[in-house]
Amino acid sequence: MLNVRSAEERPTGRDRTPVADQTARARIRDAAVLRFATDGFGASVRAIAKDAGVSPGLVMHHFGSKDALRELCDEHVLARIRELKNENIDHAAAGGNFLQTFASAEENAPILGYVLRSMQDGSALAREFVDHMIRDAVQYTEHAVATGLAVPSRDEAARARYLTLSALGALLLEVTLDPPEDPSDLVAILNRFMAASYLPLLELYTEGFLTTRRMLDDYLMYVTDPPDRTAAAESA
Amino acid sequence: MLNVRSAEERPTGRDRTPVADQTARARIRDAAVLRFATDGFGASVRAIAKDAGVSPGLVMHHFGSKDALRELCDEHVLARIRELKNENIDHAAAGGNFLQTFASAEENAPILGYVLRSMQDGSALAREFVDHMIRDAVQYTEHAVATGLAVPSRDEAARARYLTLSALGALLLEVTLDPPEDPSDLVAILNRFMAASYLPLLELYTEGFLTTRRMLDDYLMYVTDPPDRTAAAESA
DNA sequence: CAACATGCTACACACGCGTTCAGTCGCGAG
DNA sequence: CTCGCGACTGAACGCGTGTGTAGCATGTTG
Repeated sequence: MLNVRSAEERPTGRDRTPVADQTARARIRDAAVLRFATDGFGASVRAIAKDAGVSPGLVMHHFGSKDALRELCDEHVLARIRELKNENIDHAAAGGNFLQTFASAEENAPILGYVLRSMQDGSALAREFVDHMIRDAVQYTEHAVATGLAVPSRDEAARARYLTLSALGALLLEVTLDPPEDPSDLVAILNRFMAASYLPLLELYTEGFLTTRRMLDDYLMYVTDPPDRTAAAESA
Repeated sequence: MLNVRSAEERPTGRDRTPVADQTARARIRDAAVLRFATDGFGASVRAIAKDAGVSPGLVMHHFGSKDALRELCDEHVLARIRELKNENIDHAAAGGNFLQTFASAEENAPILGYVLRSMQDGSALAREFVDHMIRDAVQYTEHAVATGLAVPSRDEAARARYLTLSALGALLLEVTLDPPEDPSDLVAILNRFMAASYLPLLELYTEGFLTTRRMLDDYLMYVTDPPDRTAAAESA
């Protein structure tokens, strides 16, 4: 898919190599994904062009505008994610640890970094990605409940959503507060985060946190029969 | 470190119009906090000046630079948070729902928005705020364990950190993916998020998620006696 | 060989940014 | 009253940005 080996920059025109046009586009696109992942979406077209070894004008020539370039990057990243997912669908089905599987390969670090930047940014890509993760989580938890591996919930959809948001959110916050200089460090950071969080996560998932059902029962009582409407609706 | 009440220093001057000098500074500062919360830290000095009803030059005259203005905003927000915390220390001690208590007042929406923007940005303020929340969580959980309200953890610090990161991260992700147009909507969004997440959170905290201890035991076994060192240390 | 097509570059333009500066206004002091 | 001083303004500067455009170099074609 991407020009790993022989495709260096060719400053002036192409000779043989009928894919010259294609590779230039792809080179710029990959450089943009990496730059966006590294510096955020404020990265300049000039920096991307420099990384790709071309002039800024060529970027416009191929993509029309920076926004169009970013949209294409979004599509590319999303397609790559789907690809990786299909490849590792057996692994991912194990426990929803799709992130870990596709972050374990260092070559995917730019993709992961791009997705995280999108989450910081709140773009459509991020929404789509998170929605996708939530839909997957619904399937996983349903399956886990059916096989007796997980306790049932009063609202499976809400639980799947919460579990996904909290897991992704914790990772996002961690990476944001302690960002890697090099996207390839992302893998290391993610591993460090997993190492620090996996025990409390497993504890929480298997042993819970509270010893008493009082808070939960109180809340359930409150939901089915709110004691005071005005207090709940005063600022809505 | 921080000017608690309304009386700041008066660098030069006369005491007629006792608040004229002061109000200008404060008005710009408050406008900056609000703008930063609304538009992020890319907001222009011109926009802030316009909101405050002054010229851009005056902003520089008072604060020296945009970065200095932001640092002062950070200090102001942090001081305000400490204030609110001391006011509601009894409420906050209930269950760590400090966020809810100080987000319930609509007047604090800019403060909350500013903190969330800082988290997106990963600034020092965000780090300090999160660290503070984690330290509080350690105290709360310790107290909860001591009174038998919470189950003990094999690593209290790691659990407190994970619980805090997941809660704040979920909120951050929610707000980022579905940002409010008006910071005052933040309260509504936070309430909506709480409404959607509180049930699964309580379920998870009291009933857990997994029915079997196998994953936890496997992990504990793995930690104390790693089956394969190379796989774990290959990319560290 | 001459004409054309095209991947690509160098340059330029308009814009918004943070920041600077000369100058005005209002007011207390001598 | 005059003076000085500090808050304050409006215009400008320098810079970096995204984005057009003219032109160069090269491969292809009649």
